[in-house]
Amino acid sequence: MRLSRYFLPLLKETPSEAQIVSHRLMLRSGMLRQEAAGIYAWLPLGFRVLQKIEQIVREEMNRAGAIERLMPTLQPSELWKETGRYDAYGPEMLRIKDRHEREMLYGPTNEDMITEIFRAYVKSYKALPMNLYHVQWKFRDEVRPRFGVMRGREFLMKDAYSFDIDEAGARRSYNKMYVAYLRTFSRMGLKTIPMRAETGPIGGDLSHEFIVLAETGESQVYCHKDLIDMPVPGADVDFDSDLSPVVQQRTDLYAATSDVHDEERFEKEVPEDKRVVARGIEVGQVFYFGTKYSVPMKALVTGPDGKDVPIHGGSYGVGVSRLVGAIVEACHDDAGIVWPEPVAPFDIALINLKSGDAKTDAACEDLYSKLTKAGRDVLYDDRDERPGAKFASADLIGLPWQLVIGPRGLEKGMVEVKNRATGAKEELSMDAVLNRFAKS
RNA sequence: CGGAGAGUAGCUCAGCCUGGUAGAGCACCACGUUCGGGACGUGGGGGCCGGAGGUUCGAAUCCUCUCUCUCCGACCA
Repeated sequence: MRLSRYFLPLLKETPSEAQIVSHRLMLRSGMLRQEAAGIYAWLPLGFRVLQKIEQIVREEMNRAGAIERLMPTLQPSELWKETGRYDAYGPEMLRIKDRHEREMLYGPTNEDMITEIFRAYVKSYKALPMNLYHVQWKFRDEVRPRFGVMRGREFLMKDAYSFDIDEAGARRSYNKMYVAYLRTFSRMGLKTIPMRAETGPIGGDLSHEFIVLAETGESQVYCHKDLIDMPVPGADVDFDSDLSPVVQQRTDLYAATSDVHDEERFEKEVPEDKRVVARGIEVGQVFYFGTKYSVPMKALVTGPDGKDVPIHGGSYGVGVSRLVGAIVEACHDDAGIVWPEPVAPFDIALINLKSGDAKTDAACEDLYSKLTKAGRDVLYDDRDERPGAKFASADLIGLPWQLVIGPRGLEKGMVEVKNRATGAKEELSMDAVLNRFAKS
């Protein structure tokens, strides 16, 4: 993509409404525009990141055996009345009337609807276990939206729902999602720690929040230090095997959010030099809620003994749009964002230091087309700007690699290659650059 | 929902106290000079001063109401 033809409104100054660093950087790098409190338009650069994150989530869900489909954003109120949640949810739920005065709502979550779909079609224990997910916009009318996309009212969430014949099966499903989440966040360059958590309005008695440690995190968290760098299962993990050792290795160590924190236990179970008290951002949560929805909604399957039993359910959320903010929060420096490669909006920033100079332009065009053909997403800064401005923009946008081409280097036939994360620079020939960056 | 603050150009803000032709920097357009870490000159475009009432000869400025946004707290993926 040529920067001169792209839609990338970079800001030199910080918009005054942005208080935390991720929000500031997302606005400055032209990823995002606020349209109302907690409601954002995703500009091209931000949308690319959002889609990359969504795709990683999708791949890991599929790997764990979950099945994607899509439910609507608007839901009829009847379902929610059936589970009693229409009254329980409160003003956080956006309620709407259609032209026929029918009560509708913009879904804050989808347990009720998925249970309705499930019960309409699935009648036998033989279809279980089943896990259905989608990635869809949600709306929760927060009293106080803040922190940019980390606490918007409208947000993109991946929500999965598992169905099992009994509690033992449900716990196996829970463990699958637990492991899938470890992998998902790790692939995005994040270190997450699963922590015991309250179950909230979703209900249930077993829940973990996946927390990214960050100074600007919303909640106070307490955990054992060894959890931070615990290795994550590889892509070859067998989701049909018994995953409980992976889960237990973590649940054996103390980790809790402030809601369920027990200071006495913390001090008793964790040696003083291993105690971590920090702030954290929640990027995902897993719940087991048993028969909370299947009983009132009569989501029954026939068991091997011919008797109908309510299914045991779980739900599993990942804040896709929140993750964009969380990643920026975790990955930035004074100059701007430092994207982890898997979620970077482009792979490479190609910087033309002297746009308008025939030789420099030709060298840039040549490299740009070759890298693009080699499967790389290149953002080519061909603007008529001074070098300083281009370097500053590149650092702000934070693509993993910067290829710098100017008259001085070209005399020697060299390209400067800079790693955004480490700041390391080296001079390579054109061929060496192609070898290095052509996608295998 | 309690407390605090802010709405003036795309962005950051001055002007308001003490009423009298709407400003600066950045950004944008044109021309020229520049060009290896956010250049400079000249000229130009862009605003119902959040909205509605009121006071006044006259309101961005004073008064009343309202809407929106932000921050702290309580609540939440």
